[in-house]
Amino acid sequence: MVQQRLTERELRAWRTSFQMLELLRTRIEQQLQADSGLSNADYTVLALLSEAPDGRMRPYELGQVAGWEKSRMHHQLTRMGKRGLITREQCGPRGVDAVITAKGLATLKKAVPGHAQEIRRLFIDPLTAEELDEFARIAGTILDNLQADQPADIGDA
Amino acid sequence: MVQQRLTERELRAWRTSFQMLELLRTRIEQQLQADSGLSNADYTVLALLSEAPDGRMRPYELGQVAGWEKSRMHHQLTRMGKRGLITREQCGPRGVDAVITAKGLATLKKAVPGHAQEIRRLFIDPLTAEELDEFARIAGTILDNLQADQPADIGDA
DNA sequence: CGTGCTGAGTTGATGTATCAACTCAAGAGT
DNA sequence: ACTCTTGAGTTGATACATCAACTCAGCACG
Repeated sequence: MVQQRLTERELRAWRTSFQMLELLRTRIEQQLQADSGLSNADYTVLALLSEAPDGRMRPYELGQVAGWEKSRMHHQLTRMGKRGLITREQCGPRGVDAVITAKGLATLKKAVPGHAQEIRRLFIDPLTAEELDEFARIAGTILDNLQADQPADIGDA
Repeated sequence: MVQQRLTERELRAWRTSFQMLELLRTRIEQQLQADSGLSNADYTVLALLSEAPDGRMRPYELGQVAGWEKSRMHHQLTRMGKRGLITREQCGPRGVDAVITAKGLATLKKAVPGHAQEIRRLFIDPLTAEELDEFARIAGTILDNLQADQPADIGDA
């Protein structure tokens, strides 16, 4: 045994949580890929754009909401642009907007039901309503703590 | 708003949990990379090998414990082999063992304290003991459900 | 015997994530 | 006016993840 700083209980809590996340993420992504050809990253961007006024947002704004660093967002937008899911449009002197295309919106709309169903099946249904709320509450505590910690690249607007 | 199948409460629970786990994963990995040059994947393999008798395991066994598919494990072992963290040794007619090297063990031992400290700082300390237990319990419920669902590639031995 | 199946392992292609380094416009302060 | 800094955006290198397709020993069954 190499771990000396975490108790058995803490280590198990961490490993269980970590493995759960990894597996859940993988499953969600597989369903999404298989049914609609979208990755989790694609879906996140499309969902955020579809919720924005006029279906357009600045890349750095997207990055802040999604919690991504700028180069990740840039590469992602480039790949999505090649597939016709979004376009980049000039907006102002040195401003660029990421804009969801009709194809992007159609792809998203087609993907939503299956995605929601998979989230329900894998994440929501196995829990009681109380457990779900409790889990989300604790996750929120950890998330707040993380975001308050070292914003690294993604400063708050 | 595009989501029609999940309630507002469910959607928020999902997004909070997902983003928290992603951010936590990223932070843990950054600390690990910066302090010891290891990725989460490297650390997982080294930790599992270090806990195995003689520091050796079959790749498919590693894959089962870690919950990885075989090609992911293969590529990972190849990369780690190039860096001298592990070696592959013939064992039996068609059997290969992944074996942790002295360098791999030393790297792991050097990485453990900082890694444990970061897990404590970001995941354990912000919660009460009761919250941590509750979180781990619920994560376990979801994980069990996932593993019972569609084992896909990683069948049980 | 031989035909076909299974499962560990391998390979290459493609997509995704991260880091460092860079450009360049806009503002700040002198 | 001039330099300095900041921050959005871009780029390329590298590492990591996923999928499909393949090899090949061992085994089952007929």
